Amino acid sequence: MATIYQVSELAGVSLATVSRVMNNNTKVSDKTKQKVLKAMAELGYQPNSIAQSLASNRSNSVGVLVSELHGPFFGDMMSAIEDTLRLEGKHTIITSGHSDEERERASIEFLIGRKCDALILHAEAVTDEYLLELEVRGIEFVLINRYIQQIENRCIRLDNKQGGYLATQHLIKLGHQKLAYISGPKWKQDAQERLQGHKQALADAKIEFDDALCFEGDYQQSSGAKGLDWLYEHAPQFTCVVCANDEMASGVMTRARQLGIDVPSELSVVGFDNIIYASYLYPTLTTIDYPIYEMGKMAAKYILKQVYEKKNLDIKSVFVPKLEVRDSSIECA
Amino acid sequence: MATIYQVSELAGVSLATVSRVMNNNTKVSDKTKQKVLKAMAELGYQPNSIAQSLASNRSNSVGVLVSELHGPFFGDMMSAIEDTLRLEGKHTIITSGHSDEERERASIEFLIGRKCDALILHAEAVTDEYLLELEVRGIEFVLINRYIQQIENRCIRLDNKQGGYLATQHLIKLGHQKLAYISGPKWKQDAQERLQGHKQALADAKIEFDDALCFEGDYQQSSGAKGLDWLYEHAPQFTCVVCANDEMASGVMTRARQLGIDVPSELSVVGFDNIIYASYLYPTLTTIDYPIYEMGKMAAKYILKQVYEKKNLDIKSVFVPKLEVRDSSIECA
DNA sequence: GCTATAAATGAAAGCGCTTACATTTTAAAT
DNA sequence: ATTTAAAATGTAAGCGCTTTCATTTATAGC
Repeated sequence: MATIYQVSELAGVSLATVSRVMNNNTKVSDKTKQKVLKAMAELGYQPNSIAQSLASNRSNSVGVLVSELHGPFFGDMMSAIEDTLRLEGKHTIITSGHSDEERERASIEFLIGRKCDALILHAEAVTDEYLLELEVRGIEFVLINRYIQQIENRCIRLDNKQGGYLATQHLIKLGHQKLAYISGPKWKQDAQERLQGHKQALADAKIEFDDALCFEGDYQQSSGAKGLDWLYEHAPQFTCVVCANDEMASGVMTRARQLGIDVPSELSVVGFDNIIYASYLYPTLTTIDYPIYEMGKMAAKYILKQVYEKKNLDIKSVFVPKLEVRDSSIECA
Repeated sequence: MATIYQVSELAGVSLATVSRVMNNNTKVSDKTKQKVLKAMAELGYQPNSIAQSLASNRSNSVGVLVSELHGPFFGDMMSAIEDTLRLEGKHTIITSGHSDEERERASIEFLIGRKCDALILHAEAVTDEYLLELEVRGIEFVLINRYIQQIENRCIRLDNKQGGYLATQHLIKLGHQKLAYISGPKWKQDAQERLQGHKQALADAKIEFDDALCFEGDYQQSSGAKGLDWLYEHAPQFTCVVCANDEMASGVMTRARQLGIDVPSELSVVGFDNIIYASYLYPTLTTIDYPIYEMGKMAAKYILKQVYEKKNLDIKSVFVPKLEVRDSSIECA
């Protein structure tokens, strides 16, 4: 592998000059620039990015933390980030935290150790204090789907409460009066917010919230099934169920079928996230659209603007969810 | 951020000694080792991995190329690789190639430029020659789901032909005589092999292969629907369809429902891959299990063994697909 | 043509580590 | 105690770049 030294030799200039044409930040006369370019081409020169990083204290890579590497939600998020960053020649290092405090922290520290210029974090388990500490340490980062007031400009988020509201309101408008709810893990911020939205919608419609109609799931498919069973045990009269994500909604539909309950004629189901599979299910799932691709892109743009000094990028931090009506929800019989 | 120099000063030893205890490859007396460890702890020292890489010519990171960052198949593959590598303190840099020759090549070169110690590639579009050239260049790599005879030990793969065979044989055993097939893009090796297996199973059962019963899709959900339409146009009498992946099978089922055709009583459907959503569909999808998680893990192990000199790892390169019978396929009426 | 200034280039000091080689310390053997 | 070999530690030269500062070269004004 050719080094900058060989290029400089072949071109008959100094190292510094070669470096200058590579980074073209300083003026270099056209004539020498051509010489250098020619030499580089001739040698098939590729700068050593490790050396560049060490010398410049810039790694040109941004670290990403997701909960899981699989799953449609994080897949879209990663795609969005990588697509956006790649266009600017930045690299993406992805790690997963598995919604576990210890592992999230380890992943973040790893990314910092790798000298990422910035981090994009979908951090669920780590404390606010830790995140605030990161800022104190001078780490550049942006949060996806998490809100911390003190650093709210670093938070790219969806109005989850509004989403929960929309889902529930939709069913109420269809005439449902007994609504069951399957929540995400209550320690997760988004799960709380979605549930709040649900409660708000009930309140606005003068329907009383009933604990027996609310099950706490874990956002996994299987807990949709578990939740439905639990609900039928505790409160058999509901006519619909709103789920805090699509996976659980899918679990509900599957379980309902096993129980011989028809969706939607006997039970309306609404999800949340609008993952790609929501439209492949039968019946197709009414859900709340989570523009995760757009949000991932925005997070990347935030970094490009703040860290890599790209100007002219408009940053928007709060995204609005939209109701996506499909076949799984109909008027109350 | 503390550097090795400050540690050495605090501990009252030389740089070299500090480096030695970090890498503990050379003997260091217990006493000094303790001193150094203490100093490191006191300073909260974290080695600068960039500097380490530059000096040792080892980045401790392995590059991964997938077709897409999203999608259940690649998600599982990435998870497997990251899980395995992380345990050994190695890092994973993930890029996507979008099944496009140019982009795959760019991604691979990027990873090489990033000084990855090794590459794990799910390369579909790039030529055999290019891959062989990589070996000549001295790049360490392993291929997933691709077979090139000259470097077969570097190929972690599924017996796709056997998979195609099993799927088709399953339907034949159920009494089906008119079998439609929806293939993946024929330029992809796995698509070819799966189709070969299908043909072989037909031949073994003395059923003639019919071009009018074979549609070339693109592995996307939508081409399942397109394929079914095309098939009904060209050869209306078939009783089942085997699809080269689950996404297309899902598309087929959805379209069948729209057309008022019942699955499985009027049309049996079989997929391939056993992605997680296969069991969420209605009816649940009979498919061929692709042990991608195991294969991803194996690819990572291969690298650990070859590049990072971990011994005692058994490498297996060909995996055997298994038939997973569910509700979408039944006896021919 | 000569000076003053700006533009282009070069020299060299790092960036924070690893590692070959040299030196010192320790332990073993006599 | 003395010699000798082995073990532990230190010295210093890189790894391939970037960047500051000094130097040289070109440009303009008179």
